[in-house]
Amino acid sequence: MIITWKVGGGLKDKLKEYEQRMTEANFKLTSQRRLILRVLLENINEHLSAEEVYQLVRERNPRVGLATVYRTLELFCELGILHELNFDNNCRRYELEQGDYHHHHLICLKCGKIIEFSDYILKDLEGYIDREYNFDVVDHRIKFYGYCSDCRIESKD
Amino acid sequence: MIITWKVGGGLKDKLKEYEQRMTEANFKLTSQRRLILRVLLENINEHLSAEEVYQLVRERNPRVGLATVYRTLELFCELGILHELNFDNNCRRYELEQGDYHHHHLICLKCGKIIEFSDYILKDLEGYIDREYNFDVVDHRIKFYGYCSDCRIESKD
DNA sequence: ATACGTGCAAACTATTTGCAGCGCC
DNA sequence: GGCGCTGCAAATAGTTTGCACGTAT
Repeated sequence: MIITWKVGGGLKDKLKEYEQRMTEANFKLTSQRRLILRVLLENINEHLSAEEVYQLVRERNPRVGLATVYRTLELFCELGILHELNFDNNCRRYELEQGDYHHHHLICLKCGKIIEFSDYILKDLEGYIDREYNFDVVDHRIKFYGYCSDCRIESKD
Repeated sequence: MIITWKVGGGLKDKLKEYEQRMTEANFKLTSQRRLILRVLLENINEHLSAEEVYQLVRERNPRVGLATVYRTLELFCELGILHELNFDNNCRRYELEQGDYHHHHLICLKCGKIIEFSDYILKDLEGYIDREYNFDVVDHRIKFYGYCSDCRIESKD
C-alpha cells in the first residue's frame, strides 16, 4: 500500500490552522507532530486508536516512537484539536475537532460498525437540564446501540 | 466502618429476582456471586468499578479473588443484570439494570461528579434514526459534560 | 543556547487466562 | 459425583514515565 504525502486542498488549510493553534499555545512544531496531524487529517472520517495512528505514522517514518504518539494525542486533546472517544472496546479512539460539525455515533451491536449521526435536536434538552439540574452543559456525547442496515435483517446474535 | 449484612426490604426482593435470572440461565448460585450481587445492590446508586466491587467484597469475605469479580461482572452483563459504563477514566464502571428506570449521566468537568438524569424525550429521536439511517436502535447512552451547581459559579479551570 | 521534545525501555494499570482443586446442583 | 466455578499467579493490552539525547525557536 502506497501512501503519498498529498493532502487535498481543504486539508492543507486545516493543517495550517491546527499548526497555528499549536504555535500560539507555545508548543514546538516538530516533524513528529506534523506527521501525526497529517495522518489524522487524511483519516478524518475514521476513529483511529493510538496504535492505529502509530502504524500509519510508521509507514512514513519508522523512527517515531509509540510514546510520542500517545503524548501528541494527549497534547492535541488539550489544545481542543482532538476529541477522545470511549466506545465500549478496550481502547480510546480519537477524532479531529471539526468546528460546527456536531455529531454522535450509531454503534452496531453485531458488526461493530460506527455510523456518524448529526443532530441539532438536543439543544432543547440542554436548556431543560440547565433549568432542572442547574447544570451548565458545555458538551455532550450520545451513543446509540442497535443494528445497522446490513445487520438488522439477519438474526441478532 | 461497619457494614452489616442487612439489606432493605425492596432490595431483598430484587436479590431474589436477579438470583432467579441466574438459575434460569443455568448458572450456579455460588456464595461469591451472591456476595457480589449483594454488594452491587447495596451500592445501587454508585457506579462501582471492578476494583471497588472487589474491595467491598473483601470486607465481607477476604478469600474472594479479583478474577472472580471480573468474571462475575462479565457474567452479570451477559445476563442483562448489569450495564457497563465507559466514562472517560481508564476503567469501566458498572450499574445494575433497573427495569424502566432509564437514565443518563451529567458529568462535571471540574469535580468529576456524576449526576443521573432520567429522560423519555429521546424516544422521538430513535424513531427518526430508524427512518433516516435504517438503524434499529435498541439502547442508547448519553453523556453531558459541563459544570454542576457547585462548580458552575467558580472559575471553570 | 536552551528549554522543550523524542526514542527507548521499563513500569504501571486494568483486565484476562491457564490450571489445579473446590463445591453447587 | 461431575462439571462448572474459584483462587492464584502469570500473561496480556493499553498506556505512562524516567532518562539521556536531539532539535526547533
